[in-house]
Amino acid sequence: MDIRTLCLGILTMGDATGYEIKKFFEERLSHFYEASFGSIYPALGKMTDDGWVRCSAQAQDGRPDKKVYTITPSGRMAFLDALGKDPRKDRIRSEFLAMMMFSDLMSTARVSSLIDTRIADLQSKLDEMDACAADATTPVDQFILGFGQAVYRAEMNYLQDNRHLVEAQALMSGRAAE
Amino acid sequence: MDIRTLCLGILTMGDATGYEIKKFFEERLSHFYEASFGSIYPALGKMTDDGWVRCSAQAQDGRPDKKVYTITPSGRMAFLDALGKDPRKDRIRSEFLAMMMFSDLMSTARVSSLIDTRIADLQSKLDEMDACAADATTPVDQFILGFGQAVYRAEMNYLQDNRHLVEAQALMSGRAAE
DNA sequence: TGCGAATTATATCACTCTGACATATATCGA
DNA sequence: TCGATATATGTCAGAGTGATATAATTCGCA
Repeated sequence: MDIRTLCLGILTMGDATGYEIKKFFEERLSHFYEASFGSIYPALGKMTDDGWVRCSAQAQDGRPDKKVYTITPSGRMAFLDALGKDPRKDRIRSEFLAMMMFSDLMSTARVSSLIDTRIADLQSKLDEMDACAADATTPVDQFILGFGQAVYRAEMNYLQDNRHLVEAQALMSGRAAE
Repeated sequence: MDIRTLCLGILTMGDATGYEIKKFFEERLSHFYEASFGSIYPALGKMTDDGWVRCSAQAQDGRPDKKVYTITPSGRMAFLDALGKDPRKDRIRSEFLAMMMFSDLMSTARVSSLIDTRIADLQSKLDEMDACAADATTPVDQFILGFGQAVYRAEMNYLQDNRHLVEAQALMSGRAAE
């Protein structure tokens, strides 16, 4: 399930422009999938060439043409086919945890500040999601949103309960490297 | 904190070859950071050019030379400098959740199978981590490991408690696309 | 009414990183 | 003995990011 295929899936839910697909990624998928314009626009171009989507350019005063993409029957088949393939394992990159590995090379103040920021970020994402909860009318949307909330809450609780493990570490900074 | 910098950090803990660094990623960081040979070897080469690491090649019978890398004082400074920069937000790609968005286009059996596999994968990772727990002697290692366990447990509990939200969905497959 | 910021909209590009492949040999279990 | 796994380094096509470019509109605020 690369970005190309996921864009195709989004188009099964209705016509959209590249810009609208980007907004969808940001507003609905941001807690488990991200995509930049640099991958969305080329993906739409490629799929147009492959006959999976059709593009109708709508001229607009001054602005660039608005290109509305529609999925074709062959694109729909390609997407159903993709749903038959098993998902690859999650790809995750947490620079925060990577830095925590080296908490004994940082001051306690620095470590605390990083954790405070992390907790604040998690809280603001949770607040955002709470606000979205009313919009999640279908069970599927609730499932997706709830998954993100469960994970973020677990992270936040863990940090609050265990931050002492890395904050205390700097006090032992005399240890020799092994 | 790109892969280059993280390799440098790993070398602050002791000399290592590219192969050993890869093993470290797999055994210790796999739940929050991944790196392939295709990024590790070029990273070591680049850092050698920059004077951040030194390389001592050790001839071996038959096999390619074993190249042991050592961090230099200037490399150590560069790493401490990197720890002063704020981490970027986590990058996450979950093809599993992406597919769940389209559970109404799959059969209930398919959805159930995907969730069963996901739960089994989470369980095997948790088992693996439980086995590692004895090796995590420092508070920092415990913090890192515990974080992963907390997140995986939260995911598993969520799936067990809420899978009905996506498994029931297929029963309503008569709905028209909006 | 006027000004800056945000939004709408498409696109390119250098760079990073992945995942598959190539190349060897040794060692371990069945 | 034979296949799988481990040791060990490396390349490369292709995917994707993040910054940048361009340009008009609309919104909030003073």
